[in-house]
Amino acid sequence: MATTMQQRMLEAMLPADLAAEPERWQQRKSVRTRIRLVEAAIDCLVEEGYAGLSTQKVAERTGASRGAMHHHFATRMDLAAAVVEHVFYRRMRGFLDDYLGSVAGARDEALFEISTEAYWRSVQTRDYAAYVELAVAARSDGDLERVFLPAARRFDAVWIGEMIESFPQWQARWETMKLVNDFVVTAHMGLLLNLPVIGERRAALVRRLVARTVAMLHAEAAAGAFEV
Amino acid sequence: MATTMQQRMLEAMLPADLAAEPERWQQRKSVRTRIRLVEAAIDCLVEEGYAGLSTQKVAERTGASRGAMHHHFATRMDLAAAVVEHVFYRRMRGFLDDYLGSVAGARDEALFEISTEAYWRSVQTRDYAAYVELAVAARSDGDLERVFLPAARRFDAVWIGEMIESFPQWQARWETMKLVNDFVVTAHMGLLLNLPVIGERRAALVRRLVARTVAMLHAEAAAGAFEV
DNA sequence: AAAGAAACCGGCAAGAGTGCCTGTTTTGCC
DNA sequence: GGCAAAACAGGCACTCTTGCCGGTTTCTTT
Repeated sequence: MATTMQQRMLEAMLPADLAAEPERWQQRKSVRTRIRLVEAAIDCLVEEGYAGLSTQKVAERTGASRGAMHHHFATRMDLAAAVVEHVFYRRMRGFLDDYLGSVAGARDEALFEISTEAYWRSVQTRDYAAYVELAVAARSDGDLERVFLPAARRFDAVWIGEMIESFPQWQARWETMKLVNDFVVTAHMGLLLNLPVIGERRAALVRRLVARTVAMLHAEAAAGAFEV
Repeated sequence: MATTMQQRMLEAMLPADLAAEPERWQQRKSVRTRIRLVEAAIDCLVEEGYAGLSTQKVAERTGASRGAMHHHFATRMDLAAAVVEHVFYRRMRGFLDDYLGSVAGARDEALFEISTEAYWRSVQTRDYAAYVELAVAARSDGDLERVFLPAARRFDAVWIGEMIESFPQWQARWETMKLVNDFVVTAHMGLLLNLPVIGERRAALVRRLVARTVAMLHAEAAAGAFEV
């Protein structure tokens, strides 16, 4: 059941690259180098920002030639688009791996707290750093935005949809669940970006406040589930 | 009293450019073009991101020559540093202007809500967009980070310090005040960046939740002021 | 095995950006 | 009026990146 959920969510976010595992060796090799290129691109993105994501550096990093790079991704934006797909997929996979491990056998009441902590961990990953870079770059780059926003909305839709599907017993509290989710997502993104300024200590206090707010909403929803 | 606070805060964040108003016409003209260049640079930053902040485009935008540009800012990073200073100053000024206008004659209980709303407005400005761009770019650009972080910390220190200075009657609740401040700052930054994905409606719900949390903390602190 | 396709290589021209440098104009001081 | 200094103009050389293209190697198919 849990694995089914994971499978469904991952499949919904699967990049076109990884859709079909081909049997021909040539194509398989092609897929492998494509993935290597995208991985290197993510490294570039994290280390040097969206501006540093150049086809040249990515090719150099993987040891591939510029020709091979251009064969797989004709333009820089093609590469960026592939990176967007992969980053969302990897974020989903990373979170699910961590979350499903820590949630095993937890009580209903602890669920929100466990989820929140898992989410905070996910925010501190390399994949999330890449995601932030893309999200911000998309604000001032129309071409990137046209690739990024649909992917982000799909991620959101899969996330919310699966959340609803997975907890049918909370039907009356779905709106609250969605709100809690949005709240945690936004608060943690802001927290990550402000971390260098406010420092670990204050960040931990804010994180505790976020957890308290989530708990408060959860308690409220549990009490008033039939009044809404 | 209120104007004194405003003056103190602004003075503490005043860029070196604007420190002294010179009487010589030549220097005054120099300051004016410097400011014009920085303003154009902020436009670049907002419209095209940190990567699009080039000395060339900025010079072109103001009608100045590349020589003039180079005279005022020898390197791109010199320009970026000036932009950092100005952006923080402008953010401070913009918020104070708005806030001091809306807070006039408000009751203590309404203060947090008014502040929160003023802060959300400030987050939606052009200056804040520039700030976000710098904050994210500083994550992957060491040179920029060395300019940005100290300025950000100074902004934070001035903010917190003045908050404490302005509300001596809340001495026992200072820690809570600081927490509330950090919470509002982080939550709203995350909210802004997630706005394109979650949309206005959900963002408004999150915003209401933030306000509720702030109110809750305020009520708590008011009740247990002497227990802490 | 031979043709065709797919993956891969590396060079070319064009464009943008940077830092530096030499002049030219405008202003300030005596 | 004249000299020094500051503000401003624009050229030069260099680097980096992009997109494209002709050629080569490595499968795949028949």
